Amino acid sequence: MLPSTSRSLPIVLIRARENIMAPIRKMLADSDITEQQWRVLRVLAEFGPTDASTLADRASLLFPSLTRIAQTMKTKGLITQTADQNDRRRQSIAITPVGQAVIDRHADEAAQIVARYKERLGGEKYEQLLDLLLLLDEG
Amino acid sequence: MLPSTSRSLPIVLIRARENIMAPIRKMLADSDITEQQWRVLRVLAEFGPTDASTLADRASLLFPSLTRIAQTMKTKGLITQTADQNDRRRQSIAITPVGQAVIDRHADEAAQIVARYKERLGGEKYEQLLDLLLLLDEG
DNA sequence: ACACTTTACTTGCGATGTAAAGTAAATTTG
DNA sequence: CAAATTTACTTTACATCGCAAGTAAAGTGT
Repeated sequence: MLPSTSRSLPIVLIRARENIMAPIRKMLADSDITEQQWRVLRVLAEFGPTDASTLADRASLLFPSLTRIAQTMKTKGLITQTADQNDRRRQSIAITPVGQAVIDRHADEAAQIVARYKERLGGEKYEQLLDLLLLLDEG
Repeated sequence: MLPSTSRSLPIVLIRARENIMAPIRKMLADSDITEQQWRVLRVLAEFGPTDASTLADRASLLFPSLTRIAQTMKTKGLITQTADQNDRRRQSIAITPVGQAVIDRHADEAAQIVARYKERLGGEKYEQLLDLLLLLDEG
């Protein structure tokens, strides 16, 4: 039998995500950045220049989405895209100083937003939650 | 400081959801139903006729999305929409036998898909995960 | 070399997400 | 009771999602 929608894992996952992202999206709107563009910047800032496939995977974006998002971000000057010398199919994507500035401008506030949830749950439960979610991402 | 993207709560939430929804979307494609339409049917089957606002809330859909989705579903004969007698702004939305048939046709398989994740985590951890996620949905 | 397959990425399409503006019915206010 | 406000829902606009099909470069086999 199907569980009540109030305890349906997919629905509860959506709600949780929506709650957390709402304030973050609001914050990013100040810089005209979408949450997906933010993820791309975060990954590039953390890992350095990355090829498109790996980037899509790390930013949890579908490939077609990344293609279009990257075009927009390139236009905005947030990233650069350069063809690999050895494999001309492959694109290396890197963050620009402008992109890094966006990260720097919002890093503190973003961290605070997440910290509020960490406090609400308590640090231990928060880590527990992360671990459980990561478990769902392994089969 | 920002956490590594691999332990970023929003990103991990997306990934978890994506993992769970992928097989469900695949299943629903057989009946030409999207995951959002499935949620609407689920809520209507559980709660009976519901006004649009409440329905959007329970199905975790934004209002504009629900408007469009309801139009599509009405055309498909999955739901009916009737104006409230006392308040003509308000729409009461109800599931049809055709819609109920979709639920019946996929209920078992949907339950099995979720059950796989329940087994993977263990029943206790699974409930724990639901509880933690629900905690995020209260501030 | 040549055809075949794989890989990396792009494009197209229909549906949804998100924000903002619009409409119409109900309620409140003066 | 007329004007202002609120509520319930619709429409619009732009970006993204998810799937499927397409393109081009690299690799593989013969």
